[in-house]
Order: sequence, then C-alpha cells, then structure tokens
Amino acid sequence: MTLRLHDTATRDVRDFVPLEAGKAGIYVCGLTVQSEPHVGHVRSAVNFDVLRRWLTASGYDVTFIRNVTDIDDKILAKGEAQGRPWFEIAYLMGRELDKALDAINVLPPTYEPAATGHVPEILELIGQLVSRGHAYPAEDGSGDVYFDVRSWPSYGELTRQRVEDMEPAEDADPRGKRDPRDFALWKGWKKALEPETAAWPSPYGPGRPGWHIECSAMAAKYLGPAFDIHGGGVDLRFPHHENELAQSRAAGQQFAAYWLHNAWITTAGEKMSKSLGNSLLIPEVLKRVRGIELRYYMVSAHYRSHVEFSFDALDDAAAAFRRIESFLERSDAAHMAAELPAAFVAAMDDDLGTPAAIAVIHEHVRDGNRLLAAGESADDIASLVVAMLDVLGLDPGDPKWGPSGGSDDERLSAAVDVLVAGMLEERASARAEKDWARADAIRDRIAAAGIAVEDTPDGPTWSLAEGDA
RNA sequence: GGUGGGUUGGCCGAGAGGCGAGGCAACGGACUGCAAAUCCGUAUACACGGGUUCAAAUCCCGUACCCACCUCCA
Repeated sequence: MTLRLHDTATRDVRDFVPLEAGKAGIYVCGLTVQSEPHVGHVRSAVNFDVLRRWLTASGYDVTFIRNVTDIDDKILAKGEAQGRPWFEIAYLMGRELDKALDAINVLPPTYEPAATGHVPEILELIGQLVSRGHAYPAEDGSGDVYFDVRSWPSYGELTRQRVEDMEPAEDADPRGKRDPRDFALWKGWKKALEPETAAWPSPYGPGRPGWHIECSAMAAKYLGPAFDIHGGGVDLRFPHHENELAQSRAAGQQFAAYWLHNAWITTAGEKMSKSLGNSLLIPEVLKRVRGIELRYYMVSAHYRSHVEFSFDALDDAAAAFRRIESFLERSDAAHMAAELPAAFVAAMDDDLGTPAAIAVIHEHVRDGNRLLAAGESADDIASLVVAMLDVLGLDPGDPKWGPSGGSDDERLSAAVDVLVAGMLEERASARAEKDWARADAIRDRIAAAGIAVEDTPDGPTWSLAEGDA
C-alpha cells in the first residue's frame, strides 16, 4: 500500500507520487509572528510535523520548509503601539513560537526562511510578473504593485471560485487597482505612518513585500519551481494559497503538486484568533497538561477534522495517554527498530489516519497488559508501541521530553524518592503485622502530598498523582 | 450571493453499503487486607423526513441546525 493524501485542489484522496523518487519537498505556511502562540496556532505545526515524520519513516528524504512572516500590518501596528521597533516584536514572538513548538516536540524545519530575508527574490519574482503582463504598479503613484487577477484566467482554480462571484472586500484599499480583487505584491512605503526600517528600495519605490508573494518566492528558492506538497490551515486556501498559486504559475512555475489543509481548533465554536484571554496560550495550557499530552490530544483527531477544544477533552486525552505510558513503564521496550504493525502503516498511509493509528497502539497496549497480567514478558509489544509512538512524535522515552540532567526536577525527584521509600518501608512492616490502620494512614499521608502508591509483585512504587501535581 | 465542510452513544473521536475503531467516564466480575493499576465482561449511537438496496451511520433527494473562507487569521 502506498501513501494516499487528500488534495484540496482535486478534492479527493489520491496516491502520493513524488516528483522525484524517494524525495519529498514540503512547504508549509508558518505563522505571522505578531502575537503569542495559542493552541490553535500549533495544531497546524503538529499536523504537518506528523506528515513529515511519516514520510521520513516511509523512507523519503524530506525537505521541509516552514516560513516565518516577520513583517506585516499587525506587526508594524503593534510596534507602533508599544513604542518598540517592529523587528523586536517579530523576533520575540518568533522565539515564543519556537519554545511552544519545542514543548510539543515539533521538529525544526529543514529551513525556516523569513520574509524580510528574501526581498531580492521577491522583487525578482514581481519583476517577472510585471514583464509578463500579470502585475502592474499602482496607477495612483502609491508605490504599490498589484497582481492583475483578470490577466490570469485560471484564477480561482484551487478553491473553485469564479472571480465574478467573489465579494470585493469592504476594507480593501481601492487606490490604484484595476479590479478590486487585485491583490498587493508590493506595498509602497507610507512615509507618515510606517518607520523607515520597514521599507526596502525597489524599482517601484521604497516599500515592503505583500504577504502572498513571500511564500511563492521562498518556496521556489528552497524547493524549486515544482515541488510536492504545500500545506497550511484551511483559512489559507483563499486568498493566500489561491494567490500563491496564481503568482507562481503566472511566472511560469509548476508549483505544488498536492495541497493539504488542516482544520481548525475552536472554542465554543469560535476561532481562536479573536481575543479569548490568555488561557489558551501554550504556556498556560502546559500548566495543566504536559507537552506530550497536548500533542497526543492534537494527534488523536484527524487533521482534517474540526476540533472543539475543551479542557475536559484535553484531560481525557491525557488520561488515555497515561494508560499507554504506564504500560511502557511496566515493561521493557528493547528499542530496536521494530517493524511497524501493518494496521498502523495502513492507517497512516490512508491520509494520515492518526485516530486509527492510535487505536492500533491502544490495542497493542491491551495485549501487552494481558501478557503482564499473566506474568509473561510484554517487551516485544512494548517495542512495537514505542516504534509507533515515535512516528507520531509521542515516544515518552524520547530524551526531548525528559528533564535535562542535573535539573532541579531530577534532584527533587531523587530527594522525594528517599523520603517516600522510608515511609513505604514503614508501611510494609505495618502490613506485615496486618496493622491495616497504620498502613493506610501512611499511604494517606503520602497521598496527601500528591503522590500515588501502587503495589506491584515487585513491591510498592510511587509516582506523582494526576491533576494537581 | 459564491465556495467548502459538518451534525455518531454520558463525553471525546474514527469509520463511509453487511462483521459495534479506540479512549475517557459508568456499571458488574477477577485480582487485592482495602485500594490503585491491570484483566474479563456489560450498556448506551449515527440531526430529521423520504428514497435506492436482500442490506444504509455509510449512496440519492429534501429539511433543519452549525461552522469556515470570499484579499495580509493556522
């Protein structure tokens, strides 16, 4: 069986055939670094991280590009409002994003190009479009350059819309456009409103890149005029991806062969982009569950399914993940490169069917627990479980999740271990004397400290209790 | 107005013509001094109305409700 992916352009699931055998080039639209990342922002990153890991696990040599939009109206406005340079905002928010993605084990992209670092490439692409008659400098001398939508007959092909049916944006600035639907490739510097640092010289006067053109230019630079997969959130289908496609094709490039779009995470049916307070910012959510549990929550839904975020559902997901984890703790994964179970491979090959893939993991966990209950070794099954989790970026044994050596966490844990071990010895002697009251009193004291005790054939063990640990 | 998607059990969440994905929660049993963990078992579903079919959660038609996008939101 081969990998099949849902392509927005053809609206069906079809076999993935790479342009070059054994290789896969992916371009994913990253974030505009204008605010702190929340749960919604990182879903896209997790989804495409899973795609990348699966392609890699399937033997592809993957080049994965995720851009950073580090200049736009909002970043400039924020800088203005805070009295700080816009690039300081972009840099700081970029670092916050890196931290958030690292906390949920999203691998760094092969390259992570930023818009401001590619002004020459962008201007070259704009120049091509102008000379081919698909773009024009604004006729009002504003310094803007627009893509001429009417000059490109297949405009709208990605989202199957006809230009005539599109509502002209109410907030669109009509100055100097031939058609209200024409979009900006280059934005002329507004001297009175924008800092000089936000303007680059160009044949059309000083200005800065428009949003859509940066992706076209950077995709071509790092992946070439034709590449395999272009990804992003559903909201980007139009206008962003439609515009990218039009620009790149109008410039004579083949562009992406497959278009993948992930669905939203919403709360109370609303998009998260609105101001919903801070509770959904990644650092806040990570006070409630661990990064690996948040990742499990995201991976347990299919990437094209809309997810209604709730803390209850998040807690459930965390509980489900702990079941897998506790099985692994009670067995010994050999950590050899075990061959993945066929059902897992089939699930992943079917348009990244992570829910079915996770069901396969749970079935293995149950089988493994059954063996353990019968006093047999479940190590082989544990190895398979680890191998499957690893593909999803969910291996608890991955050093990336663990506390770094010599950290406070580790020392604290060692200290607690000494104290709890002493108490458990006392309890053991109480139990030996069948003094249940004293035994339970000791266990209650330990529990009151937020520590759960579990009796096993090899003696009692302790771990931090769920919830308020 | 145009385009795309959705409605599955107490909850989350798969599936896409015939065997109840999986998890969380619940209940019963095993194990345990009692628990916890684990195992075994149980119940509760496919928005509504028609139609096609031997057979529909799945296909078709209609209805209701919900969501997204329509020019700088993942």
